[in-house]
Amino acid sequence: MSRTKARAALLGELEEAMRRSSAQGVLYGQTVANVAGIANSDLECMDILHLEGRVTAGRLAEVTGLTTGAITGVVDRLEKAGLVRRERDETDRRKVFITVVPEAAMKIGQLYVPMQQAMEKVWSAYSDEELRLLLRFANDGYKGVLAATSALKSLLDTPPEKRPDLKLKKLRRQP
Amino acid sequence: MSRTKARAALLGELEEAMRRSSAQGVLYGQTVANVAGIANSDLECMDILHLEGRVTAGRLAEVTGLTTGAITGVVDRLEKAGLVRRERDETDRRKVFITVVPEAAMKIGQLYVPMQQAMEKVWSAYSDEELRLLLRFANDGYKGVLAATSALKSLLDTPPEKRPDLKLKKLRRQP
DNA sequence: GATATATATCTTAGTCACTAAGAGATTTAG
DNA sequence: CTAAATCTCTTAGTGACTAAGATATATATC
Repeated sequence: MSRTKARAALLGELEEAMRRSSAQGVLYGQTVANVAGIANSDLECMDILHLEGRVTAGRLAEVTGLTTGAITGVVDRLEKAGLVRRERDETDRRKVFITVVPEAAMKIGQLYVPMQQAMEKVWSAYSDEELRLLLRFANDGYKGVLAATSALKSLLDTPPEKRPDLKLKKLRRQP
Repeated sequence: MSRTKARAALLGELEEAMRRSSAQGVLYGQTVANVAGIANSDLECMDILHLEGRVTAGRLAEVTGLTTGAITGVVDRLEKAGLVRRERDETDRRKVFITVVPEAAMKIGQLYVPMQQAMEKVWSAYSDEELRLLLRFANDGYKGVLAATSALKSLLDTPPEKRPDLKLKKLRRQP
């Protein structure tokens, strides 16, 4: 097998392995939402809140890709469940900041314990140097996926007849 | 900073980076489904079909975690869109095999081109040896997530009062 | 300072995918 | 041959989503 062919095969395997594990990751998230008794998007918003801290409703809409109307529903449910609180911004009273209620959110956090334990077990088999490589890849990969998403979205904004390669008219949902 | 503390920090960073990139990966998938004009679950099933080939409706339900009734809807929509075909198993006529229609499915495949290009760009910065490490990790990670999922599910089956640590009664959805 | 435009969230009506329960069709066990 | 099991589909009802617009507040223009 030639050098480049070996690499191509490696890349193929890598792609499939990553697809598989990320699909399984999605399933884990669904199970968490299910156990917690909240909707998938609700959990996604909790995750964003955990990462970014105090964010506005509009920001949640932006990050999740949901409409602001849908976010209203998400926050309503999360607030009702005691997981978050609404706080009007005093300097700009149109804005509503969403903050997590730490004690309640911790209960959600516990549902990630099995995942954390599993990952710790995996990571224990890697040296610090190897982990640094994985971290580099995770960061590079994030940037890559971000770029890919915006490329795909710009494709969506391009009128179908002007798209470089794809002919998808038949597949587009009729409004 | 001590040796173990450095590693703990590394693990923390790694966890966050992976969470972030996987969340973005989910968003990419949603965008693909959106552009293709099919539902999220429909795309997920296309992916499973792509990975596993010819599978039964029941198998799709099993892998996706949807009910068989929901899968009927998924397959109806995909069939209507010309992406898959139903084929009754001749030896066991209760079973329905779902197969992808290659030409139509290829159009969906094209929506992954931006992602593939982005990932190729990322991967080009890594040596073969480094990629092998990433592959090893992807496989280990998959097994880990799989284990975590079943651990969480078994937690779900355990009656709340017998669960080791989590007190989630309040959070569970009322039936 | 008053008016117009922009921004941020919420409301409403309608749609669509999902679940739960069970029906129909076929296979396997006794 | 009958009963139970297996596999998919059907039906009724639920809930999260979108689109469009209402409401409230902020900023810009005259």
